[in-house]
Amino acid sequence: MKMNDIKTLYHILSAEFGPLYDWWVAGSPFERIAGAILVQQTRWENVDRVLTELKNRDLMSPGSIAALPLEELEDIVRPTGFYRNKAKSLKAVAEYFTASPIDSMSNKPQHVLRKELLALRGIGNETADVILLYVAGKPSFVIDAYTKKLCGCMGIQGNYAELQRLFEDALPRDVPVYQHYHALIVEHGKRYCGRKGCDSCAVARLRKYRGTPAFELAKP
DNA sequence: CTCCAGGAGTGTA
DNA sequence: TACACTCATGGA
Repeated sequence: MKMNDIKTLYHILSAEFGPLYDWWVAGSPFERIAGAILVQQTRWENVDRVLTELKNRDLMSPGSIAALPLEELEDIVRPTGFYRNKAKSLKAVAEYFTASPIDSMSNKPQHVLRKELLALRGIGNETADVILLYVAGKPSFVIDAYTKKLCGCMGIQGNYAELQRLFEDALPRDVPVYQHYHALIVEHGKRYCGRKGCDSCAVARLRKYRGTPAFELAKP
């Protein structure tokens, strides 16, 4: 049963990595949004430099980025790779949040907000869900590369929407739970999903639990 | 030198 | 719908 595997994996990862409170430190909501875009297909260490540089130049706000010439933004964003794409994306997102403030996201229905985010340049499924979950506080489970890899190890295949529905069906519809699980998957992935293969991958441990009743998740 | 990281957009069948 | 290709820097 796929749903049992999803639940069991959460407990296995929880036991190994702990609660991971505030694993994503950011100085402001917009800093998280910027980080969500810059981290695409890149290591976080590179993103951190750019975020620091933006703050040093006092540019960490939608208005500042929107007003910044594209060429200057490209120059700042360069260390994260794909700098032409990311500069354009960051600018589009900054313009969007200049027109409709970040705080106003909580007033919109989740599916409406998701659609608006997806319409922006450089925001696909994953980045939209990251912003929904970590900035807007909406219960939208994030499916990233590590999650897909992990699902593959468990023999679960499917496109983005299918995997997302699987996780959301298996878990209580709760923002902290979604954030925690995503954080656990990332921490596990950085450790075990590297080029060395998945010898000590959590899925190897998961197999021992198969056939036993699923863990019951604590009510939030 | 080679490989690839917490993706997304575009073009093709 | 489902892939292949492209974008690019920095670290191991």
